[in-house]
Order: sequence, then structure tokens, then C-alpha cells
Amino acid sequence: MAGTVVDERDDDELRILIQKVARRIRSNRAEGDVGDSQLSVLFYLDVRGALTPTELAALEHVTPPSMNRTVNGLEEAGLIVRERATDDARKVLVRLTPAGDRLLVETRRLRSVWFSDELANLTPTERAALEAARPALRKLAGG
Amino acid sequence: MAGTVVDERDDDELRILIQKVARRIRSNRAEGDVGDSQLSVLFYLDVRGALTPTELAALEHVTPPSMNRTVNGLEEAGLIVRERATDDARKVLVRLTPAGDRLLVETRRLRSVWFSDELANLTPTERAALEAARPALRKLAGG
DNA sequence: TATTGTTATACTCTATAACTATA
DNA sequence: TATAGTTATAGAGTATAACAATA
Repeated sequence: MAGTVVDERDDDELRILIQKVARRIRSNRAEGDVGDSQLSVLFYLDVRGALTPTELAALEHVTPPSMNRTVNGLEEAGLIVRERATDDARKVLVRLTPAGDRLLVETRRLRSVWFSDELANLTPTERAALEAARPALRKLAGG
Repeated sequence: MAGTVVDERDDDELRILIQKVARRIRSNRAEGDVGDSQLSVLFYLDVRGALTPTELAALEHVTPPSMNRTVNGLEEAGLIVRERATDDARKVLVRLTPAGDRLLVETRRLRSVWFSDELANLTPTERAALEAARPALRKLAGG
């Protein structure tokens, strides 16, 4: 019972720490950088090829209207194009443009600067521990 | 050189994973729940007592106007009060109200449900790895 | 002048509700 | 009816620029 209380507090701290690290990552956006969600969509399109808005929404665990807004922003910026699917006229395929591909590469490079510096400031032990936690983080990220 | 490229991609994934887990935590807010930043402020006020907006902004790594908006929301909800400091008339002390204290306890409990469930779904190995990464996360969170 | 707090404004991301088009 | 996409609207969180009050 005492153990339970301690565990709850530990979980709390872990949860708050993850949110805080994420907030710091976000706050270190570079000038002309693209937002988190937009970047993540570019990332998925690069890895998996063209996807529908519904598929993207599921991958990001957001609602279709949220993803639609994100896709609108990317389209207005010329980073993706919408194409009607040939097999099902309801479906739309979101595809990376060459400009989107270039921005993805550049933005990831910019984003990595702060984070990689932070990682470099960890001790070898801390770094190894974070590396070992990668599978757990993958599972918590939910695919 | 090949190793460098792989490392960059690994850092990228780690960064994106952390952001994604944070997004999932946020999306699992309960009804009537308070936002991330507001909750974090309540957390600090509970642990450290009354603090100025500037101090809170520094702790959260956000700008003073951002913190001001967060504090406004908490004040409108009756969860904190602003008091003029006696020693320096420029300063404002933000203090938790009894209602804020109650909401903090309740909200943390609600928030823990989803995350603790997720943690419970990890294998013992994954769970231990995440636990071992806690010091690294603390450092990345920047205090 | 420097510091503290604040307001004005704008952008990103998120959600729910409701609508259109296609299957 | 069910599914895919979208629009309308709203709220939280963040930022920069500019201003007021006090030290």
C-alpha cells in the first residue's frame, strides 16, 4: 500500500518529465521551421509513401479534422499534394512534394541540433539507459 | 561517417518518440480536466509554495506572457490567487487556493490512469529500462 | 535604466458538431 | 447506412512586440 503510493508518484514524475522534455524540444524550433505535427506528417509520408488523411490521423492519434487542418497547412505551403484515389473516389492520397522532401531533411537537421547537444551532455551511463528505453518509448508512443 | 548518419536518425527517432508519447498523454485528458501547463503550475505551487509569474515562467521554460495567460486561466477558475508582494510592489505572488489544491490532487489521479495502464502493459524489461532512463529524462527536462 | 507584470496579436495544434460525396 | 473527407467553431498553449508600474 505504501508501495502503491510511491509507484503512483513515480509514474506521475515520469509522465511529467516526458511532457516537459517534449515541451523543451518544441520550444527549440528554428526560424522558418515547421510545427511538430506537420513535421511528423512529412516524416510518415517519407517513410511510408502516400497515405490518406484518415491513415495519417490514426498514425498520429488525432481526429480527422485535426489532421485535415495539418494537411491544409502543408498543402498551402506546397509541401504536400492531395490526389484523388483511383480505386475509391472518396479517398484522398497525401503525397510529399520535392519541396516537402527538401524541407523534411532540412528541418530534421535543424531540430536535431538542440536535442543532440542535450544528449551529448548526458553521461555515457545515462545515454545508454535512454537508448535501452527506446523500445518502451516506442510502445508508449503507440505505433 | 556512416555511423554518424545512423546516430542522427536514432536521435531523430528518440526525439519524435518523446514528443509522441507526450502528445498521447495530453490527448488522454479527462473530462473537466485542466490543461498541461495549468496542471504543471499547480504542481509547482504545491511543492514550492507561492511563486512569482516570472519564477513560474523560468521553471516551465516559457515566456512571461505565456505564463501570464496560464495564470489568468487558473485565476478565472478560482484555482490560484494573485497577491502583491510586500517587499517589492512590482512583484506578484501566485498562490494555490484550497480549490486549486483539491483539483490538483484529483487531476493528478485522473491523469495517472491512462499512463499507469500503459506502463503496466510494458514487459518487466521495458519497464525497468524506462525506470533506468529516469535520470536521463530529468536532465533532459532541464530542472 | 532595468525589472516585473501585463495586454495585444497571431500562429499551431487540438477537439466536437455538422455537412458533402461516395460506397 | 457507413465511410472518407471536409468545414465551422472553439479552446489551450505558445510566441513577439509594446506598454505600465516600480526599483
